Amino acid sequence: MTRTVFEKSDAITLVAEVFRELGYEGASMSNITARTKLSKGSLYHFFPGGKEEMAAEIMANIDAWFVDEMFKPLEEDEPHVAIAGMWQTTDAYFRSGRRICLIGAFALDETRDRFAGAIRGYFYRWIEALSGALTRAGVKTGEANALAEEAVVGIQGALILARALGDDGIFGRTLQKLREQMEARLR
Amino acid sequence: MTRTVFEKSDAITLVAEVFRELGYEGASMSNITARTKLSKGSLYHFFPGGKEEMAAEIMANIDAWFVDEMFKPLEEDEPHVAIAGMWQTTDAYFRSGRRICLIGAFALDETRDRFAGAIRGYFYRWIEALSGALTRAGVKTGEANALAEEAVVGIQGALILARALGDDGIFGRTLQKLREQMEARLR
DNA sequence: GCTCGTCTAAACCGATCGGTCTAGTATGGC
DNA sequence: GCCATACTAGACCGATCGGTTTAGACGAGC
Repeated sequence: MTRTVFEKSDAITLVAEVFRELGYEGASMSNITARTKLSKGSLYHFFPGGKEEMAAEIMANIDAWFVDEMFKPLEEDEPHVAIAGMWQTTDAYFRSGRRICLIGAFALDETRDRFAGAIRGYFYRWIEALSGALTRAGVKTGEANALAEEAVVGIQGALILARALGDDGIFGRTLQKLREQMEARLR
Repeated sequence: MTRTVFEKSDAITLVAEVFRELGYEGASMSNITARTKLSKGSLYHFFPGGKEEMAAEIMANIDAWFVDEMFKPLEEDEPHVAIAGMWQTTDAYFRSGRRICLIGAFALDETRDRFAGAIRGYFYRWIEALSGALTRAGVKTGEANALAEEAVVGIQGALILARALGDDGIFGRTLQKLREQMEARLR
């Protein structure tokens, strides 16, 4: 019997991709084992709590990535630099719209109730961090909140339409437009 | 044995609400029978093709509603009136953000591949109809396309964030802002 | 008031679900 | 070299899945 050895971090990213493609309910254990090549034994070794624990760890993993790569820079770095970085990071992470936002997808179906706290926290912190950076860049609080909200709304909407239309261009166009609108308030 | 009699149109709207809450995979037949009070016998009488036929008919039903209530007015009526009507219809249909867009939700998971044509057509026609109305209202073609795209993107994004944050205000705020941005180009 | 077609109720079906368990294989510490 | 630990493979489990079937309730047409 030969065996392939995985690390838990590999397992998380592999399983995450399956959830991303099939959704929480659509990702059955047999789907997951087939696509990741991880056996049930491995999966339940890494995630004794089953699917729910997988999803929870995946969300925590995504959240941690965003905290490191986007939220902390927005909160700590020079705001103009951090905001410019956010647009790039966003485009790269979502692969110019070819990759969806798992947290956003979870928000839509009944998975939301299961992970309400994590979902809410992710979007809340994104908006807060961006709004804070805008404020530090000299935008008034109310306007900063509105701009930040508008940006995150636009990103999520563009991800839906990119998938729905099969249109590679719409995500980039939306990002570009949101960025211009935001920068117009920074001058 | 007593029995309750349903019409197919009732069945469609009842089942639609279950799909809206649970998603395509999350809506199991037992869920559907429990929530709609329709027995399996009734469901398979109305939809011999099972879940897939239910979803297809529901989408066709939603599409037809939007065509009548929004797309045709946008295509045929006086553009300023039709566009103003669109904002109201949108807010009413999505219950100020408390109701999600089923077509948008289907676009995110693997259900998309099953219904790609219907999903694509729905969003395509929405953007086209709105863009056409803007053009007739005097906006240049390129700008009209961009504005229409931006509006539909914003609506979808706001629906995600309204659910994710459990925030009743964000949908209305987004609609208001999109409307103001659009009207600024109409003067 | 009988009949026929429409519709409902629920038992039933094999397949698949999420999850458990056992029998291992590999590996690092001693 | 041996052992404890970490990990994997896949058979196996009861529950639930989507779907079928059978039996009967009901109203419309005559």
